[in-house]
Amino acid sequence: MPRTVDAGQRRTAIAEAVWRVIRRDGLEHASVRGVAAEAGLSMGSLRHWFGTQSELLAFAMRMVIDRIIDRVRECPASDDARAFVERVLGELLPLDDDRRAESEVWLAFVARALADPDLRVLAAESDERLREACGMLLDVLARDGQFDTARDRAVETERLYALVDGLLVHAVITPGRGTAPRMRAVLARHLDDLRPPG
Amino acid sequence: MPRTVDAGQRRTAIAEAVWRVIRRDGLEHASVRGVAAEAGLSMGSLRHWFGTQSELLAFAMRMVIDRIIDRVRECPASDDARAFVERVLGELLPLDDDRRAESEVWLAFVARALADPDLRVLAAESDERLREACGMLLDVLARDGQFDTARDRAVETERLYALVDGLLVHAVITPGRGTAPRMRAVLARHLDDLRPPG
DNA sequence: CCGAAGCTAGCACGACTGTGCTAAAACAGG
DNA sequence: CCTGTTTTAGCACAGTCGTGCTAGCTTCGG
Repeated sequence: MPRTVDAGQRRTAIAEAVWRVIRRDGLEHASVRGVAAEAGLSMGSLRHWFGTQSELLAFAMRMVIDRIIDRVRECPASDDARAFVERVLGELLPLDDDRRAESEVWLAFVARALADPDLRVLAAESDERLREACGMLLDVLARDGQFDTARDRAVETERLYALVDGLLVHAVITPGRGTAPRMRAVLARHLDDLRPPG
Repeated sequence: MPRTVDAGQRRTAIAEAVWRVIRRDGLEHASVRGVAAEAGLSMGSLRHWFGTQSELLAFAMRMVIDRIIDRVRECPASDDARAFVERVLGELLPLDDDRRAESEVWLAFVARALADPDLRVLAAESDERLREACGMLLDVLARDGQFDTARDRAVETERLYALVDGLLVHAVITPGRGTAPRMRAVLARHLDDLRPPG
């Protein structure tokens, strides 16, 4: 089957157009027409790549989640466990403009997922994966003696994960308050508290 | 000026209709027609109480924020500082169906506030007030010797506030995971960590 | 009982929505 | 060059949207 363009590449470019529309006008204005215009395509052409709007939005949401998780995965291993953990958690927070953009889009999709069954599945999946990642970070700290193994791992996992997402939401809502150094300081303080006593 | 019905009461009832529509269909489906039907009113009648849709949504958002903060305010003072703090924080989390409903509506509004200047102001205001409340809770603990005053108050305030909102978001997204006892356990563990050493 | 005000109801308009559909353009392999 | 497939383009339909507007209904002051 002859294919003149890379289908995945094209769909990715369209998904990025969705993100731009969401950031500029909000998810409720991410119409087929609007996204097509943003992507520089005609309406009919867009519908060749995405048969329905649901499919388009689901793809755009999955894409932003994958991008976040991929960036976490690509964090280089480090001898310093504490530095590694701080780096990974830093990849999840909106510390720069790119990640702020991702965080805003992510929040928009999560809110829509509350009333959209298709998106809800994606939200639950990413929730699962990120929670697991937080648990594994505690294991990394534990191997380096920086996590008190007397603590309840499940509770501490949820605590760390909730802290990160809470910081993210706050930074997105009030950009003036949640500056990058402040978020790093909160994160550092939390990790300090997890260390064994003494 | 003769008034046959209480205006505030009527507007409140309409706001509650907005919340029900948001929970059932999502904020993007909270149309003037849909809300009017949910409230048992005609379209024109609804427009007598709210001239525009923006005014309607802004009122509904302010209403849910006020309701949350009012409930926190009404927490009875207690001799046991720790119990008092746990109770107040518990009022913010979706520990029962009513508060789950509030939390879902709150999240929907916050996400929309990202691209809606009017709602963004409300979101920033509530953010400010709740952050202050968390700081005051730390003061309550400190007066009872349950908060290590050597800690940075601003950092710990943001940490506590982020933890609460993170728990809220997780509970809303994945109701199965974020059960009430689990959230309470995470909160309790966090407060334990804030105590002075020894 | 009457007038005025508060309140309700509903239509109409223009704009925008998602999707079905057809046809032309760009490109592939033969 | 020709043929078949991929890709683009754009119209049409039915539906929903927010809001302006007018008319009728209810209630109250006098």
